Amino acid sequence: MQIFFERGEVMRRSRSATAETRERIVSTASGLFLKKGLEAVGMRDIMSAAGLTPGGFYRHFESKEELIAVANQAAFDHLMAMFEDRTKGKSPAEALETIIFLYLNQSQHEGNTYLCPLSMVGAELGHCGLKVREVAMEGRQRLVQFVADRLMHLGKSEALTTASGVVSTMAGAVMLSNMAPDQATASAILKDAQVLIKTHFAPKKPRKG
Amino acid sequence: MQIFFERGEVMRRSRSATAETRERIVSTASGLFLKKGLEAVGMRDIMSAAGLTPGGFYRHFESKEELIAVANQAAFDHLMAMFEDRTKGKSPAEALETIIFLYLNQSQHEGNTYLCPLSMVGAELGHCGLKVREVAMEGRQRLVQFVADRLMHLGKSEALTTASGVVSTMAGAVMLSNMAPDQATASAILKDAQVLIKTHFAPKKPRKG
DNA sequence: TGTACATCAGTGAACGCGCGTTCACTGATGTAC
DNA sequence: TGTACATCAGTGAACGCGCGTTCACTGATGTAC
Repeated sequence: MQIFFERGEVMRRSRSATAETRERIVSTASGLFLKKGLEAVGMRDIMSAAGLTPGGFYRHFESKEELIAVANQAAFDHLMAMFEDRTKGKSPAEALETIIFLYLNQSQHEGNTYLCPLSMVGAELGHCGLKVREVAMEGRQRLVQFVADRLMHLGKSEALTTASGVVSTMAGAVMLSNMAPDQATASAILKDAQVLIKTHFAPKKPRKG
Repeated sequence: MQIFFERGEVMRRSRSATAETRERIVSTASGLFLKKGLEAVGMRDIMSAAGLTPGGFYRHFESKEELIAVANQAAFDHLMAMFEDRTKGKSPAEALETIIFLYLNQSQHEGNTYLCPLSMVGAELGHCGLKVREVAMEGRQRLVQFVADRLMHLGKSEALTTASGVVSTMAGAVMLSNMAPDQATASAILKDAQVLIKTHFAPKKPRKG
């Protein structure tokens, strides 16, 4: 986003600190949104958690809605980078096992920063504007593709379809476990989802005709 | 909730209209909550949609939070009664097929009043108080049991575990499809979930030890 | 290199608004006798 | 059965509050010459 003059020169205006501030707002907001929900977190919460005052926000973003889009994009980037990192060099079967575990247990250890918007803010994303929903769907697609790639290496047919179903199962299970009033119920929901998902990972050839 | 005097007599005070009003508030609120989200719907929205003014609400309920609990309870009752009705006399396999279809397509036809809180208000329930979350978990358990009962009749082992996983898949898929920016994506998510779920319905005996 | 100026990130008070809830009041209902 | 009274469902204005956003301002930075 650069400003051009009539003569065509480019204004070099940004101090590096500006970009750092913007990033701090994004990552702070992302964490708060995922933990408490989009509507439950106010601009003052975000800005003061980022060590700023409310007015400064609008030097970086047009609106809360724009921030929601950017913060969720960042959350997906953060999550996927972690998945890539944690499965580097692993076999497809090991990689699948790993990310299923990491995804399902994302909200089981307090302070975890690798949370998925699909399960943490769930239905709230559906009430946002087009841009936010596009970001959510891109994030979902990246998850699906990640799983599908590894399923294909296991020789599974219909990898994309299965991966899509598995992502629905994971997102649903984490969302449901978050509303459990006790830890035992939460664990049971996650365990049952894990068992069901693993059924689809046993390496076998596609059925005949 | 009856009022006792010092002498122990019971005041019989309720006109039948009072109960009707309460029910109207509950069903109106339930519909609005499911369509627009818990936080997005205000007391004035609910009361005016029920043909009342805001103040009257507190003759029936202690708080918005209490209404959320009661309205979601009502939504589960409504949904489960419809499932029972639509599967009456059907074989276990047919019954499963029917409720999978009804659940997955709940938000595909406008104006449908059979919506599940688990997928429609998802993560928001997790940020509510204990009572609301207990209601959500009871609702989930009823769904799980409904599916498990029919799975058992198909001779499936681990019916409860499978049913729990299937409910996670269904709730996740509907939630995700609700945030799709276009109908094609929404349909694909639901279809993929349906395919994955049906894998678990093929009648077969438990694997040997 | 030094000086004058323009930019703009960040401040913090204020805006208008809608939220959940309260409250004094109304008037129809049910009870007491 | 008729009259006097108590109850309480429902009204609608008002309360205090926090929301997202705006705005005049400050002061450090970068640019022009």
